[in-house]
Amino acid sequence: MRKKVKLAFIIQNSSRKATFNKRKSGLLKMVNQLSILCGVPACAIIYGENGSKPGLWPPSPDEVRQVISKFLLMPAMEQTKKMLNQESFLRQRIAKAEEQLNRQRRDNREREVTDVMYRGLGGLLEQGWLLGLSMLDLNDLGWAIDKTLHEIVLLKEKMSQPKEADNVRRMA
Amino acid sequence: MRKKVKLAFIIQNSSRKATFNKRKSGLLKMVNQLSILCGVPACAIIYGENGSKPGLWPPSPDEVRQVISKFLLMPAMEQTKKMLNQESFLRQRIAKAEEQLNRQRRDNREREVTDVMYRGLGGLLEQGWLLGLSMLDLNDLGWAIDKTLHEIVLLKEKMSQPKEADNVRRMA
DNA sequence: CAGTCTATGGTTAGGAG
DNA sequence: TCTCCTAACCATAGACT
Repeated sequence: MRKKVKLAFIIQNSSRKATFNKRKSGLLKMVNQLSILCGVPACAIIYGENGSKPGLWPPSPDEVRQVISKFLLMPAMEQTKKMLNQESFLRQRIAKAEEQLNRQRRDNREREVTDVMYRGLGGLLEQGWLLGLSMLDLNDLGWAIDKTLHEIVLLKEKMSQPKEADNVRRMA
Repeated sequence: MRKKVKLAFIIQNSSRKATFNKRKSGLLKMVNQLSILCGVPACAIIYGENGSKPGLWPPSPDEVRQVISKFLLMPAMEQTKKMLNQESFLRQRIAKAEEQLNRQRRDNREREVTDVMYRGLGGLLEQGWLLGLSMLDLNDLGWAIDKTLHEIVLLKEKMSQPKEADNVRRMA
């Protein structure tokens, strides 16, 4: 009676949407269960439904961000071992620069905070605003990430397909 | 015969690990299916097994990163609408600062690149190294994210529990 | 469409090797 | 510990409202 579900894009719009909703909720439920049963951090992000908010587990975006940052952080540790000396050296220089930038970033943030305080906008300082600030910073962070990723792609393309004559001349 | 699986942390180590492995693979499989059947972007990150690499879907970390950056990017758009004017204003100033920092960051990156090129390390420039560079930058990015998140937490704590006398005096 | 129902296929707990 | 097995449970495709 029930078909054996061919693993391929469901063409019929209505049944695809139905399947999507059913499976999405089922999936998030199972992530939930796995995380509880085994006590491990886990997250899932599922898009769909015309660019509206993605289905998430855990429900709170902030907790998702936590797992994400852990994920983004991890390979840094693991791969540092595998690096060639020259790359490692280069990496250190880059990291040092990033550190400077971070310091500057923090300074800016603190300047903003004291700025607002001194202007007497004390009312905003009750919890609500603090939460808001974290959200804003996190959003800016997300924006910065995407921008940087884009830059890397551009840089990569630029370097992997240089104008041949130019390239040969410089290499010589 | 089979128990009804109480939804709680499994205390017995061996069976927890067994359950973890089974459910992890099942879960990733289902993310796969959902993504194919409904043609939507999706990702899952599952930790466990003593800090080794997390279980992922899609299998390639880069594709995971793609979904993640999409996720991090999204709320920035949505929430800008909802913002109060003051917050929006503050956000613009912060964004501007971030832009400066990003510019400086890009400059540093390019300086590193040309530096290496001019030192004649041409051999590393063949694809392999370029890929490596992207990874490094992404890793630095992850590190920066975590650091920033940490800073935000510290800042938040610092402001929500100030020394009372100090606080009162400044507010007056 | 959005729910509800239910037979079925798929996932998995528990046990054995 | 891992893999294989199988009974049992659970998620869900399809039909109906």
